[in-house]
Amino acid sequence: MRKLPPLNALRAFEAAGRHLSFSRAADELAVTPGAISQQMRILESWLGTPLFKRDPKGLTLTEAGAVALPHMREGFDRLLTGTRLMQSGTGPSRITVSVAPSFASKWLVPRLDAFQEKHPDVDIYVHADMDVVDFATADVDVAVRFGQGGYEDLVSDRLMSESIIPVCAPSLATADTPLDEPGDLLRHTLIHDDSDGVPTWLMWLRAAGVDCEGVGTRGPRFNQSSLVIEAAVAGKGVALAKYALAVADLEAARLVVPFGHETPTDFAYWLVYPEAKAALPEVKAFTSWLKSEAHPPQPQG
Amino acid sequence: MRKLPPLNALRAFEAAGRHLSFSRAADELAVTPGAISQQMRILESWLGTPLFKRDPKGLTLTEAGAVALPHMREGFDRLLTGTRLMQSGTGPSRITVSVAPSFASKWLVPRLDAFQEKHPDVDIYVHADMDVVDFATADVDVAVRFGQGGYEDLVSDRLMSESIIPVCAPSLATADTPLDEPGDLLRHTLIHDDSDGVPTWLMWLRAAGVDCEGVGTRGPRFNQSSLVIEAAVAGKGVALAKYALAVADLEAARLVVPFGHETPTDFAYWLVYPEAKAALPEVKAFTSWLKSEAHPPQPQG
DNA sequence: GACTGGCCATTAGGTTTCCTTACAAGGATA
DNA sequence: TATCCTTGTAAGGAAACCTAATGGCCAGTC
Repeated sequence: MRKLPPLNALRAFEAAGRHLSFSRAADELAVTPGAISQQMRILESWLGTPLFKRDPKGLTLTEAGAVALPHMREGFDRLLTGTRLMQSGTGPSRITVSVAPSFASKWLVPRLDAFQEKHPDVDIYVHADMDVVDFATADVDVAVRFGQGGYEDLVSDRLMSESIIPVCAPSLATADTPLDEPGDLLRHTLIHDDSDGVPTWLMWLRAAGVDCEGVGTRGPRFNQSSLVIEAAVAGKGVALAKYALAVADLEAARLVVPFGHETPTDFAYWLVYPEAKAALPEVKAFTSWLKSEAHPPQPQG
Repeated sequence: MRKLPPLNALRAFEAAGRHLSFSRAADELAVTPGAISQQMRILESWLGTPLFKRDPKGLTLTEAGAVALPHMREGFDRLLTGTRLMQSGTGPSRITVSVAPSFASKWLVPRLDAFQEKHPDVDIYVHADMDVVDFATADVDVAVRFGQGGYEDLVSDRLMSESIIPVCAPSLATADTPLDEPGDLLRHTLIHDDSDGVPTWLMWLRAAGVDCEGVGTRGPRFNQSSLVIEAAVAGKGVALAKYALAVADLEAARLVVPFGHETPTDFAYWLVYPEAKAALPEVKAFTSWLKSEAHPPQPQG
């Protein structure tokens, strides 16, 4: 027979195992830690096996618990999807998207209007965070990740490649300080991007054959690509920008490419989401829209 | 937030939707129909959407219910798998296998000893039924199906092909009534197999160029291949047998092939099971053993 | 056409489950 | 050592859940 333990106990286990903490699980489920403790005692005695090792240092899963946890997660994920499917049609639906702040401000947000227009019934929550979201713990439906692919246990679609290109404000180059060749960079302020996937100016200059001893590291530094681009727009110097993030400012002529070409990178933008979410209509709508934005069917000249 | 309706209500919905009957769902969950009715009312009001159409003729799912049901099934399946994983190690485990009766008696059961020897901790329940088992309703872990593949929503592995061959008891051919060529069949009793995937004697005789007007349909008929083979073993006549089912009796010299060759069929034996079951150690053990039995690594001469 | 059986809906009432409160014990940190 | 944080336990109360009983509806059947 389909014999399941008390379902609330399973849900408590899933939360406790995920957080490795009864207290945080209790928070998530809006009950007291004692309730979780009792549920775990019930579940463990129902099973006849301990699920947690209560070390003084903290909670760890036993082998039985560790093996089962992913299946519980997956199971509750499916139930959640089923529930949301039942609800769709009754009121507006919502989708939570996790992206890096730079990608949000420079790529996603400027396009969201188009999505809203196409799907007025779907609300988008943009969850912009520097940390890579963990689908197991966060309440996120889909994410865009910048990296080299290979995301386990997730559906992943390659959205677009990224390449690197020097950019600056149109007004930056003057008769006194031109920007006609890489060597001219030595007489300009360089803006540095410390985020992942961007080569340093030092590397770029060396590859361009410019002797930059003691010069290539000077200038303002940012840990977010969007700040780098905005600094460049503001005329603060020349930046090595991610093309996909800078393209809007380039098209609007707020930025220009003084010389050089795009340098391709190994990194790309990936659209990822858990398998269990794939069936939600709002996820379908968003992902297909996102892919069509990333691969425009008719590239404009 | 991960907001789920009362879990027992979801489980009741899953059962009621699967059976399309509150009463049968109540049976399955060992409660009264009234309890199911209440749970459904609670769930529907929680969602704000009806899930069933209560027609006088019977229960049907609304669109919302129909769309969500498979996800609920899948979800509870995963929870069940997780639960069984937690339990493994505590006491013997069990696996339920659904097969056709003929396959059970002529192929699977004779080999089960070997499995038991290899995995003494796993009990096998053989569920032999002429009807194709529905994983959605039956409590079955894996099944072997005879057909042409294309089983939806299931993991399916091709076990082995099937071919057809004439067989009879070694003593059947005598000096008076020899069995040296197809034409000799006209002076023998023909045993007919009405089960799927077996050509009729009429078709076989015609293909062999034997004029069999009014002869090809005489003789005993069985709806199960194992009965056909046993009738042949008992010397009741010549049968068109499924090779995979007859091979043991051929090797034991209880049957012989008077003439002719195997005729390949479009049908094969497929090992199928729901994705959610794939992680269970007993399922892994059984499926890999079954595959190794079906494709012997070192065919013996 | 009334009878019967099967099905679902509804209500009231009781039982079980579940949660909270409160306290205890055990590190970790300062 | 004192405080904070954790988990574990017990007792009481709240909430969820189930049963039992009843009624309506339809489909057979006599």
